[in-house]
Amino acid sequence: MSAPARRARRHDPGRRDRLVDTALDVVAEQGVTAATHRAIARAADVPLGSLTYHFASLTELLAAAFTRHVDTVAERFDERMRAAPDRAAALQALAEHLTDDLLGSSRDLVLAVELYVAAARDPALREVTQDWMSRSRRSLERHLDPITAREVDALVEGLVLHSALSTDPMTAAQIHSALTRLAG
Amino acid sequence: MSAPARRARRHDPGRRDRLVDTALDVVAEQGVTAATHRAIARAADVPLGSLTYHFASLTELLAAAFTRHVDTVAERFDERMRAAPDRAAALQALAEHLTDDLLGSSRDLVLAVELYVAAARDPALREVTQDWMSRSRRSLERHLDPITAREVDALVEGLVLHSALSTDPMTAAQIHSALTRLAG
DNA sequence: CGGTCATAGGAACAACCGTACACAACGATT
DNA sequence: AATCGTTGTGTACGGTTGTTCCTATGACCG
Repeated sequence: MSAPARRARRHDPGRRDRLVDTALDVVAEQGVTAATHRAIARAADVPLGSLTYHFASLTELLAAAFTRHVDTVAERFDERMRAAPDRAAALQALAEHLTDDLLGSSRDLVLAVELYVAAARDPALREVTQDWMSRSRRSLERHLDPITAREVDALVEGLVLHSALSTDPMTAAQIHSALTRLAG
Repeated sequence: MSAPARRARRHDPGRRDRLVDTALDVVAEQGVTAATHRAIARAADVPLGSLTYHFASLTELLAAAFTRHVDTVAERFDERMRAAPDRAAALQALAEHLTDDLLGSSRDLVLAVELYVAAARDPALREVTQDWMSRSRRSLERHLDPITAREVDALVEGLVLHSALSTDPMTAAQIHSALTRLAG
């Protein structure tokens, strides 16, 4: 009998960080309702007690995970907006951001919807969505007036949800056409 | 000691219907994650076993509830579209439908988002959202070309989600302006 | 009027959950 | 080397869940 995958991992610095990443993976792969202490612990290969040691509650862990995700996506998007020289280029970049980053990778699409789900239920997570929406709008306002930015933001949100729930998602061309029609 | 709310309700025809309505109430008031067998049974004042007798699973009950709700909202909306004489009137009616029926009544707004949530998690419920989206689009196509109808549909979905999660929702005027800008 | 069967009722079960907590093991500081 | 405080671990608890199952009831039909 060989030892069953001995885990001799006392002193694991950066475990907290790794737990946040693993939590995000579990949410992306199995949905936020399946993201339990035990599921995350299993995925990260750490004992159950480790989660409550590093995070006061499950909500706190999920909030940290979603915050990290929103940070990276928002930063990536703002980079695109900063790089765009004018309004037309910004719309083009937005369309690319949507098709590449959101609709292209099913992971980011799933995470976006799961965040909606989690936020609808948990007030603590609603802060994260608020932050996400305001950052997204601020990025758009680099090239659009505030009113248009808000409308575009809503349209984008609808496109994401639409893509997640519909069987035949819109094509990149259709998305670009819709955006220019609204804000072109 | 008075009898503790005696329940002498043997033979209760239409109970199945009443359960569907009650389930919808529970979802609207406490969210879909709180819509458990026990919560619905308590709200309908029926024993727990009655739920599994009338519905093979909780999902089946929720699907019936959401289907009923979608039916009434879709019918109400199509009525508005049928009544509109031209495209401009249709957009106006759509804006009114949004502000009155969806954003005005918090109940319908909550139910819409809860349906998104439930559908994101449960494939069986995704059929209901598909049905909802296709009916909504068909109503729009009474006055809009298919492409525009689809874009408007996505925008509407985004506006709903936006209103549900944001702290300062858009006004009726802003909504109407966004719609005419996209489809006017 | 008696039998039958769909409906009503309530208790029980097994699975799972978040969290608490007591204890073990280590690093750093004396 | 002894101590102390931080970090890691495993188990247990109390509660909730969906679902099953057995029994009781009463409306309908012959």
